[in-house]
Amino acid sequence: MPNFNYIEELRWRGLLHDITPNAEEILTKENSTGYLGIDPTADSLHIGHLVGVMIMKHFQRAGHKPIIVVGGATGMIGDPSGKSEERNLLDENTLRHNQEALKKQISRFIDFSDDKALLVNNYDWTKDYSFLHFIRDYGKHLTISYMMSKDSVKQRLNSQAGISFTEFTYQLLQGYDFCHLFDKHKCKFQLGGSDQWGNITTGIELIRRKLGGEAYGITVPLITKSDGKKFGKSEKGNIWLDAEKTSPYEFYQFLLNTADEDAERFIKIFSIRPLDELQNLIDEHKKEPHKRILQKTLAEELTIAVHGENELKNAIDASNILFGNGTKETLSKLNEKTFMQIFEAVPNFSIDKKTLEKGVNIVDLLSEHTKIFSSKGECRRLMKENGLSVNQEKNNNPEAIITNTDLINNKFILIKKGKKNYSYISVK
RNA sequence: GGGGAGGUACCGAAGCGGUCAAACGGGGCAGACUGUAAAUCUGUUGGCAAAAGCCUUCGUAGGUUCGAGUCCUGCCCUCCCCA
Repeated sequence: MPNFNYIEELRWRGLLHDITPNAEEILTKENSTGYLGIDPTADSLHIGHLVGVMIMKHFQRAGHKPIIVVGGATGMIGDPSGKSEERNLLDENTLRHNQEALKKQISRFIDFSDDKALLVNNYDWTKDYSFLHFIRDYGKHLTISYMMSKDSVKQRLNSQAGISFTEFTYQLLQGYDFCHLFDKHKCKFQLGGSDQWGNITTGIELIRRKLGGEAYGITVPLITKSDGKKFGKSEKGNIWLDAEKTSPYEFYQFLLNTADEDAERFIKIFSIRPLDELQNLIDEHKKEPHKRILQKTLAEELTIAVHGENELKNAIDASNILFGNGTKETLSKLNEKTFMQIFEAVPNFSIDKKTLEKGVNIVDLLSEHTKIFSSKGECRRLMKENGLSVNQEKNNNPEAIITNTDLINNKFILIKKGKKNYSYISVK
């Protein structure tokens, strides 16, 4: 018997967009198996992927068995859903490399031990399947008009870009995945983003017609921010789980900066805390929004989940120094190692020690010796606007001379552009 | 193939042959206010220069002119209508 009503949980968390008939009943009566597909287009998940990962984690918590399907085969084809153009195809080596990296990240959320969950790659059951056999065994069961009635296909047919045969076939390939998993693993459920609805129902239809079985689908809504933009991107691009691509500090900051209007929705999505505990936090947050309880909880919980306790601690330390009342004093108390840890992710430049000993004009230092500013004008402008800090102290004098006496620990100079753009210069 | 419209800065969009580094809106950046928020207000938004000024920019290559984003010609590209 399942541990709790999975669908009820999804509803409360705002994670249910659409569901096929009878799915809820089945999930409350029996321990089932369900799958979620992930495209291996990069060697890291980004934070947006976590929505899918979380629903599978809850699936597992409820007592069901999750299967994560890395779309090695489907990734080579390209899903037309929600895309306006044909996509670039990936080669096999890249796909394999990406699969390994993804598994590592997902393992932090889903327990793969003792067969409690599976991670498979659809390339493995697709690569040796001949085209002839495929169209005979699977293509037979669906009509062209059925396939064309899918939104993803319709939109592309009406668009300038058109659609290739390859992409048109995509839904059949994904449907075949579902059949395969249904057959081999008794996998009756497919979960995915709302854009996957068409592909999921194709799979269900194939299972019904070819295997005479009954399968179900569940989709989650697209997560948007209150400003209408897609969740998961900063100005700099995607927020990745890979610490090399997005430092734990940036990751933490991204979540901490969640808008008030979004915080409640997001914490329900990403926190695994029990519902009543979350409700308490939400109530407290509403009483005292300036404390940003939800943002902090969200950022802490996810940073630990993705990067671990240590990295969280570093991220918080760094945040306190950068945004708390960090002064030149607190800065100079840091030893070199701590400094490096905190500013690991920050753009940095080096300068020759002798140059600094002679003294360098601040504008020259920031736009010629280093590329902190792309032009002198830009640097001067910011200084005029009182937006430049050197070692946490405002500096608005373009004539200022920087020398080695300005070095923290004899080694660093910390530069802040505006409120939160840090860089540092180190001597060599 | 025929006819029409158009390509201007990050985007959208103005731009009588001189006073155009180019209106206006959005976005970006910064300051104030705050909670490292939202909203709001203010400033700023090609390069060099403290400034006067100089340099590079209006699809592209030429031309007319004392002077061209603005006029002429070739070329490239985009969109629309007809066949």
